[in-house]
Amino acid sequence: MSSPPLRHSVQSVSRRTGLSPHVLRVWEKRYSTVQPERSHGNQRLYSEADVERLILLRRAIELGHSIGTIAHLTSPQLKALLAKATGDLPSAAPDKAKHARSESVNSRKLVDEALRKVAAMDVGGLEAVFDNALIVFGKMGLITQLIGPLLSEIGARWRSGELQIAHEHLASEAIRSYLGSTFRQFAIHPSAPLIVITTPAGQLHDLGIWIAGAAASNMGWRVTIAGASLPAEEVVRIAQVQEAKAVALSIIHPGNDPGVDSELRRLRRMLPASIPIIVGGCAAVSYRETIDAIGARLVESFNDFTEALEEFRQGRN
Amino acid sequence: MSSPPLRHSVQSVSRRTGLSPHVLRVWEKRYSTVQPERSHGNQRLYSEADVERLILLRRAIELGHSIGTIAHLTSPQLKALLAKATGDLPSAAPDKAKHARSESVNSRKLVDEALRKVAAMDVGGLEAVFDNALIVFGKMGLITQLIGPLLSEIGARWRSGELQIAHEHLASEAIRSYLGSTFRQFAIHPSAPLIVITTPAGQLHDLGIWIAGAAASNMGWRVTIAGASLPAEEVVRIAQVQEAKAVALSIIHPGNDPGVDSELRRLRRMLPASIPIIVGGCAAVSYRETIDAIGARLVESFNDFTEALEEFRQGRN
DNA sequence: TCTATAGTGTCAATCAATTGTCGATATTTT
DNA sequence: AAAATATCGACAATTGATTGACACTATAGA
Repeated sequence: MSSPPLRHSVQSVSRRTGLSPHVLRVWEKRYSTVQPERSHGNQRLYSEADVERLILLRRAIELGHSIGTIAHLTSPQLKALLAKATGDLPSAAPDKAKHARSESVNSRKLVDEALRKVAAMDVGGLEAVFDNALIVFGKMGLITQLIGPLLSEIGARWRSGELQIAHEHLASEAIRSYLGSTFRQFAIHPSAPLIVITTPAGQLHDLGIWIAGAAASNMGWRVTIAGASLPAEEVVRIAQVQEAKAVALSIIHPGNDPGVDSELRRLRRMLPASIPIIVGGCAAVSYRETIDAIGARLVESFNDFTEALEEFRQGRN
Repeated sequence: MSSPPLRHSVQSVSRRTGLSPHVLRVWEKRYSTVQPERSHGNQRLYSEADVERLILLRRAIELGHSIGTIAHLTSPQLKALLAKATGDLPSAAPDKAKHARSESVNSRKLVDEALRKVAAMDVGGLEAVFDNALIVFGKMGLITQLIGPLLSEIGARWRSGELQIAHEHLASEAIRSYLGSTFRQFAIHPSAPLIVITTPAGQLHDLGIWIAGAAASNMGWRVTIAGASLPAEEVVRIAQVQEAKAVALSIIHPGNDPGVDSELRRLRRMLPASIPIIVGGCAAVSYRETIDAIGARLVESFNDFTEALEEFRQGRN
C-alpha cells in the first residue's frame, strides 16, 4: 500500500532499455510509445510499466520489426509477438525469420565487442556488454548467444597465442560473478525440483558449472553448485541429503581421462536409480560410451540441456 | 547495548561510499538524504545505516538515476529499485525479512547456526543466516564475525572427520556466490583506487580472494578478481593495464612451498615499484622472510588488511 | 535501373533545471 | 599549530527538453 510508485529518469531508462535518450524522446514524440509523467521541472519520469514496454519494443526491434509497425501494439500483443518469435519453441531457430539475419549479426557483434573488452582487460566494459545482451536476448539468450560463443572464442585465441592466461582468468571471473549474481534468485519455491551440479573429480574448469547453474535456475530449478572436482561419493551424499531430482556434470577439458570414466561409473553405482545423471560440456562426447553404458543423459547442446531439464522435472514427483 | 554504536566521520564515509565530503554535505542540505547525529562540536557522526543508505543511493546513481528523483525514497524502496534494474525478475522475492527479532544475536550463535546449516547441506538456510548477519553486523562484520570463524570451524571439523569434503565445497560455493553478489554491486567511481587480487601460481584455494575482494570493495576500492593460480607475469600484466594501486595475494594452504617464495620474488621484480604488494591468508606468515625481503606488506588479520588498504589508498596519486 | 518517398536514427543549437565543486571563513579536533 | 569540518554562497559542469534539420535505408513506382 505504502508503495509510492518508483519513477525512473531518462538516463536510467536508457540504461535499462539500451535505447539512447534521443530515441526515447523521439519515439515519444512520433509514436507516443509511452507517455511518462513529468517532474516539477518538466523532466520525464517513467513508470516501471513504461520501462517494461520499452524493453519489449526494443526486443521486437532486435528481431527485425520496425518501430513504426509495432509502436501502437499493446504490451500483451508485444509479448505475444516475442513469444512467437523466440520462446515458443526452444528449438531456438526462428527460421521463419525473414530477418533471421539480424539476430545472428547482433549476436556476432556483441561477441566481438566482448572480445575486445577482454583483450583490453576491461572488466567493467565486459559487464556492460553482458547487460546489453541481457536486455536484448534475455537470460537464456545471454548464455547461448553471448557467453557460450565468447568462451569458445577466448579459448581459440588463447591457443593461438593472441590472448594470455590472464585474459582467460579475468573473463572467467567476470562471467562467474555475473552469472552468480544474476541467477541468484534463490528465493525460488522450496517445492521446485533441485539439481546438483558439479564436475567429476579431477576436473578443474568450473565455468561450465556456472553456466549450467544459470540455465537451470532460469528454468525454475533450485540449484546446488557443488563446486569442482568432487568425488562421486560426495556428490551422492549431497544429492541424497537435498533430495535432488537430478545431477548434472560438466566435463570440459581433457577428452580422454580414464579417471572420468571410472568416476562416472562409480557415481551411477552409488546414486539412487531414481536420480538421473546429465552429462554435458564440450568434452562430454568423448565419454559417450561410458555415458551410454551407465544410462546417463548426454546433452550436446544448450537446448539439449533445457530439454533434459524439462523431461526430468516431472520425472518422479 | 553495551557496545557503543559505531559512528563514522565524514572522511571515512566518503571513502566507503565514493562520495566526496562536499557531496555528502550538500546532499544532506538539499535532499535530507541522511541526517547524521552531531558530535559535541557539531561534526557529523554517521551511523552504519546511514552509510548503507548512501551506498544504495550511490549505486542507484550509478545506474543512471538522478539524485533528485531518488533521494526521498526509503532504503527498502531503493533496494527494490536496484533489484529491478539488475535482476529483472525481482517481484519473486518479497523478502520475508522480518528478522526484526533482534534478540541478542551474537556472533557465536550465528556461527553455530551456520554450522548446522552446513552440516545439513542447507544452502538456502546458510544464505539466510548470512542475510541475517549482514543486517546485524554489516558487511564487514559479516566477514569478520561470521564467515571467517565459520571457515575455521569447518576446517577443524573437516580434519576431525565430522564434516566431509562435500560440506566444505558447498559452504565455499555458497560463500563465494554470496560475497560475489554482495560486492559486485559496487561499480565505484573510475577514480577509486583499484586492487588486483589473486593467489600465487600453485595456490588453488581461492576463497580468500573473495573475502579480500569483499573487504576491499567495502572500503571503496575497485576490485579485480584475477582468479587463482596466476603466474607473476600475468598478474603484472593485469595490474599494469588496469593501473592498479595495489596487488593483494592470498596464501592459504601449504605453508612451505618454495614455489611460492620464488613467485613472490618474481612478482616483486616484475611489478612497478610504485605498486605495493599485500600478502595475507592463514599460511602467509610462513613466508614472512620472503615477504620482508621483497618489501611486501604482510597482513595477519582482517584489521591489518583494512589498515593496509587505508594506507595505500592515497599512495601515489 | 533510377528516383521519390516514407520511416528512422542522429545531430546541433538553445534554454532551463539539476547537480557537483570551490572559496572564504569560523570552529573543532589532534 | 596543523589538519579536518562546518556553513554559506557562488559558480561551473552536466543533464534534460525542445525544435528543426539531416543522413541513411528500403521500397514503391516510373
